[in-house]
Amino acid sequence: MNIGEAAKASGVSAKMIRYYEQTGLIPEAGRTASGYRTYTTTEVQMLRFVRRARNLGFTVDRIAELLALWRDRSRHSVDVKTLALSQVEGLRRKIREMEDMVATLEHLAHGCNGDHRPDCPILADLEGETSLVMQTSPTGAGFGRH
Amino acid sequence: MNIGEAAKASGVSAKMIRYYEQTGLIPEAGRTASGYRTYTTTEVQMLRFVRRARNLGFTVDRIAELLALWRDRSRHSVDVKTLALSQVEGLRRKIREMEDMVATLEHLAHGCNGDHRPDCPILADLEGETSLVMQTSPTGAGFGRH
DNA sequence: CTTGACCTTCCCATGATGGGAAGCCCTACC
DNA sequence: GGTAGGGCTTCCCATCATGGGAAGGTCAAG
Repeated sequence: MNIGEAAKASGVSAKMIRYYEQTGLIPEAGRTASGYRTYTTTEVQMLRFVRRARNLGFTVDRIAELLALWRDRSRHSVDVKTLALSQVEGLRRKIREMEDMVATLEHLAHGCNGDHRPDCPILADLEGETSLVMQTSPTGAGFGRH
Repeated sequence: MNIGEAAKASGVSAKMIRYYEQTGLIPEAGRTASGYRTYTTTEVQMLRFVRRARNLGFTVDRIAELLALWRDRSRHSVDVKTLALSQVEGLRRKIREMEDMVATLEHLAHGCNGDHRPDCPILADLEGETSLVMQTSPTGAGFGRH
């Protein structure tokens, strides 16, 4: 199977498959005589595994650990469970941060007339000496995936 | 005021102050004869504004819009409110995605013994033909601040 | 044997942030 | 006046996961 077909079958873009190989997340694929990468169904399965783990918010580093456990037939399921639950914790922490942001924004927006006049408590809060905006620790609940 | 003091007073690191200036988010600071950047209390106020908006999850691009409105004395408060509420929407979307992840992870973890044996429905789901893992659209609710 | 779709590698960009080097400047102290 | 230490300057590099695109080789169908 060529990389394009493997991409379609796994849901991982060809670009990312090469990247995962390059960074060592997945083993090097076989090559045809002319240099094309080839994929077996097992390798496609591994790629699907990676994609799903990404969809659960795991970082690539964490996925490397998951793959190691996946391959290890004498793994202890408690290790997998621990990874999953620590992922849950991380997600919960971010959710909480974002909920704080939402609460603050809604509170400020609620006090804003939202008309043609310039007066606005949102700007007033942002510019003022004191503010409702919390000091979020740098865990990164902000916007933007790239 | 030197950049270091401005950093302390605003909560924005000197590194980031230079970055914001370089990318045009904030105007170029004045300079002493020897090239040191100098900051007035007004400029520190602007930096604080930026930091707080970041803490509410706004991207730098959005903050540029907020700053423009802030400076515009004939702004319409509705424009500020709209920005705030669309930020709320974006945050809510991400929260929802992460909550889906949490739900899936908890469901899978719940079925996992978490003992010394290798059998684990979490791995089974990730590797299998079908899976509970949702196809998240690329809005980016995953982990990681960069 | 050409055409078009695929593959290869290589470089670049993203967004917000920090690390660190090389070198200049300023102040306090002796 | 000299020096030590801290602060400032610019410049380059790294992060993390992803995509864009160029230049060039390959393959299959017509």
